[in-house]
Amino acid sequence: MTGQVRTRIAPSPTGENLHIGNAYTALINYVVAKQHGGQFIVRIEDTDRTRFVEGSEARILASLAWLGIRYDEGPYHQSERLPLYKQYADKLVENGHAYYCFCTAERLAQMRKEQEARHEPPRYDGHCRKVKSEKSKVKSEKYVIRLKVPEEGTTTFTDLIRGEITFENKLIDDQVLLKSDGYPTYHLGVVVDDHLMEISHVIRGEEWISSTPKHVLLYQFLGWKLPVYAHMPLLRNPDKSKLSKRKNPVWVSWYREQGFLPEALLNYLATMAWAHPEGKEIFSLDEMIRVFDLANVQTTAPVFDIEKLRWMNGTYLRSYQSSARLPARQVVSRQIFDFVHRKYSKEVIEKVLPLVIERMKSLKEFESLAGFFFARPKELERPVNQGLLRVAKGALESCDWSHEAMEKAIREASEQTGVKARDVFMELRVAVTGKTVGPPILESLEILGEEETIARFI
RNA sequence: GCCGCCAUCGUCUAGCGGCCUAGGACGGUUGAUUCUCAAUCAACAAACCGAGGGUUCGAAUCCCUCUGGCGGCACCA
Repeated sequence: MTGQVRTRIAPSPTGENLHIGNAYTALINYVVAKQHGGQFIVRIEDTDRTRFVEGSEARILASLAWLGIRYDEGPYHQSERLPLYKQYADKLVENGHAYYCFCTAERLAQMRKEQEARHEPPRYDGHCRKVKSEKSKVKSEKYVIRLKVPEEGTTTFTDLIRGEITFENKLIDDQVLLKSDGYPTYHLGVVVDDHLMEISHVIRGEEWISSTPKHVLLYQFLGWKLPVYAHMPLLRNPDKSKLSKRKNPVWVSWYREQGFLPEALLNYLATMAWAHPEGKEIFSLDEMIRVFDLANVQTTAPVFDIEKLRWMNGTYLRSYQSSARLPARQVVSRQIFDFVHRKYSKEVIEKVLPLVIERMKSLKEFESLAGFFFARPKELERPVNQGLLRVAKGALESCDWSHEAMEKAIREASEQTGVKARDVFMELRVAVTGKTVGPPILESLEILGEEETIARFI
């Protein structure tokens, strides 16, 4: 490969947070840059003032940071680079590859209505392309600059994961490049910035395929070298439509709030449209950087399956725990501690963790599973059978407060009373935790302590 | 409507002309384990490779047509 590999993501600050689809392309861009020792750049495409959302950028960057995707440059802002786009738009007009357009919004709307009535594809009719626009008009009237797409021929580009893609020029619209408010459209913005920022690989969503010929034309007209294009398949809803917030949680912040680990999210995203060459399901970012190959990305758009993500998240949680290294437990404890906003003691969390971690698929589930350690249940899931509970009470009265001793005592007492030990365990569980499901009850009692346990027997 | 992309178990995928009576993972089912639930371990069900034509001694793998799905067609990105 010649030259430096430089990739980028170009989110626009128009949403609540980082979209999971953006996180996906960010991951791929990041991995491609890193595996070639290149740079990964963040560029904020804030050229649509009407859709601008306050605070969006900060939240996007925060989510990126949470994921652990660090950028080498940026964030750049297109809104701070306006003169640049104007300069190149003017140059295109001079070269005869673009033209001023003074059409009003009303005329354009009318035009589209008529086209629709005639069952024609909606596109600019070339009104201002035909008339020679006087320079003076540019000073006094509002105008946009449009790309003058050749009437003949075709435009072809090579997509790294899809091969050659060709479009007929006569079907390409005379795209607006510079809006009347002086801001560039996406099309001018990306091309100018990708060139100026020396982006070598443009890796983005499939949704951009049909506008790529416009970009290719722009590169040609400006005399610039084309980047490598790779259009990733779109993540989809279970109904196969493009992933949307109406049908699926799409904000990265949501996954964080639900207790997903960034490593697990990234790992799961990595398996979308790509598979580890050895068939591994669980692998780290570093490993992905080592073995990933853009050319092996699938072209089929995958459905985002949150159930598999949950499984993966649980696997990550447990892998921390089962790893022999002592700090592992502390890592998860710390995450839970932070996740519950530090309202529970870290020491207790650490003690309780081994009992609940293999029952957790997310950090969030810690509370429903282990909440009873920190507060008495407000109500019981069902009434306690006092007769059975009495067996437990009796057994526990003069008993070492270790789960082994308690188990022995309860089993003996049950046998003497002629009841099933398992039923006694269950009543004990309900009485103390309020629930019929939870971590091993005796080990829980050991941590909870004799005093607190007895107090819950009332 | 026009243009483009895509098509292997419910889902994520392996497969890149013979190793495929199509493999793995999630999910599902059954069993083992067990104080509940998990975890773990076993096993099972699940795609005739969208359909139809070719090419070839041989196709999930190459070609064509159709069908279906998705995406795009803004002074939004």
